[in-house]
Amino acid sequence: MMIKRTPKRLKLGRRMVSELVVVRLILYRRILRDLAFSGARYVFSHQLAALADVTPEQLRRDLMNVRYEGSPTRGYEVVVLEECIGAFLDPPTTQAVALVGVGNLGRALFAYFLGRRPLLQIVAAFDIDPSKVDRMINGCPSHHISDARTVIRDNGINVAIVAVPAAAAQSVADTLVEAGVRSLLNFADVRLRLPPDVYVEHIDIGVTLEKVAFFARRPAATEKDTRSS
Amino acid sequence: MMIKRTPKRLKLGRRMVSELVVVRLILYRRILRDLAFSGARYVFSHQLAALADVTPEQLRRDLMNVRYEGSPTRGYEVVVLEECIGAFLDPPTTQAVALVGVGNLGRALFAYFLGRRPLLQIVAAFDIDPSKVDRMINGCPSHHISDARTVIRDNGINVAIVAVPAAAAQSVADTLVEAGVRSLLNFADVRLRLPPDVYVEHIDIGVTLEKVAFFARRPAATEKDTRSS
DNA sequence: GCCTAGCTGTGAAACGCTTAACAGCGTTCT
DNA sequence: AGAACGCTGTTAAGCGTTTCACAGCTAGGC
Repeated sequence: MMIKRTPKRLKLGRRMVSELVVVRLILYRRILRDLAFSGARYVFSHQLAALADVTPEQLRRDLMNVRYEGSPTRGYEVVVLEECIGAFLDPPTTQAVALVGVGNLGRALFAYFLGRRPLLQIVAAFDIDPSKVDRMINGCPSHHISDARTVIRDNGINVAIVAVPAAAAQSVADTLVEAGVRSLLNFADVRLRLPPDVYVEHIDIGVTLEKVAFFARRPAATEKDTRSS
Repeated sequence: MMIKRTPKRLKLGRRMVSELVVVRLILYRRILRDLAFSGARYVFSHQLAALADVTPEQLRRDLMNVRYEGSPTRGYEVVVLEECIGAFLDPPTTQAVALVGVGNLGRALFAYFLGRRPLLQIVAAFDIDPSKVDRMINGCPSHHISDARTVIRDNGINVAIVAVPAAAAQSVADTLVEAGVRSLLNFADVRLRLPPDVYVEHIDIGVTLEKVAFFARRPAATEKDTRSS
């Protein structure tokens, strides 16, 4: 059984955009929002790049995907650039998100999305624990997992977050995909096997912490940081 | 002000190992543990690769970093391979971890580490909320953040998890690094600015969810999956 | 009004990672 | 026993991303 991996790339509009570019554009936009909030009107590529922790060249290259050109003398107009990135990234309409698993992590995610990201809203929560369902959690109704298919179909939800124990993750994911979810974010430490047209992003906290611990033991930084002028 | 980025690579023993390889090795080991638990004695590269969602070639290439060779006819011996990866990844002794921020996310992380990962243990928690400190949380003492420096130094902690609001993250991180933390995992949606010899891993849930939502809208999978004998 | 300075946008080189291709070898079947 | 098969370890090619380098431009100084 051979499986060719997805090229992790997407043709949007008329360009091919790498996944890495999308992530960085999202990050740039968030930083631009903060800048706008703190009153900045213009920003240079090296300033924005420093805040995003990338090189100025990479920032400029990423911005080539967006229809906006900065001024050589003033830099980029903060608000305009933010809007242009938004025009590139944002959906035409608000996107509904489902959350499966109302444990500690699920509640943390709710808290996370309070207020911000109006275009991305958690509109339904699911759990298998009877004591957690048929209630409102942060203004969002929680259902039993067995109602997932109906609720997801009726609300046109196509993005889901999986925050359930590893043992349950695969079957939950299967249910979600069957109900119409096209893209999901998985916190369970299992690699999900799903149809190739479904986009899956894994946040594997266990692996990540092991990685961090591993790199805490590195001999020394083979680093060459120049602090000048 | 120019800043050269870290090469994200590490010389361990006598080899250069990419960050990506480390992550995959960690993942392989976890899968091997599960396999061993379910009674498997041998595994072929294409089986393990399928479980890890990588190509068999990449798996074999990754294993070149580990001192173990499989048999052409039986494949890899599950337990032995697991141990060899462990010998490569694991610290000589248990590594102590600090957790800052005992909110929903912090508690979720505690639950996450209950029982497993004996070599990686959260031995101290910190918060700024007086109602959360000077108690035991899952068998781990929680202190006020102002005691962080002392506790971290006394326990020889060099890995930390930051799970505090974005506004507080930078100052918390500065304190941790000053106390001797060499590597940290940050959940706050701010890019931390730290000395170059400190390893920082960002888990930016907001950005990640936006990315997932973005890729939910892709036109179609330009996928070529072959299902054959 | 011209010249300098500094930033942007972008083609081209460089780098690192992944994928392909193949030699070696142990097992099994004839 | 000899041959054939299938998997491993490894070298070489391919590909994508990052970095370098520079042309173009706009404001400001002389």
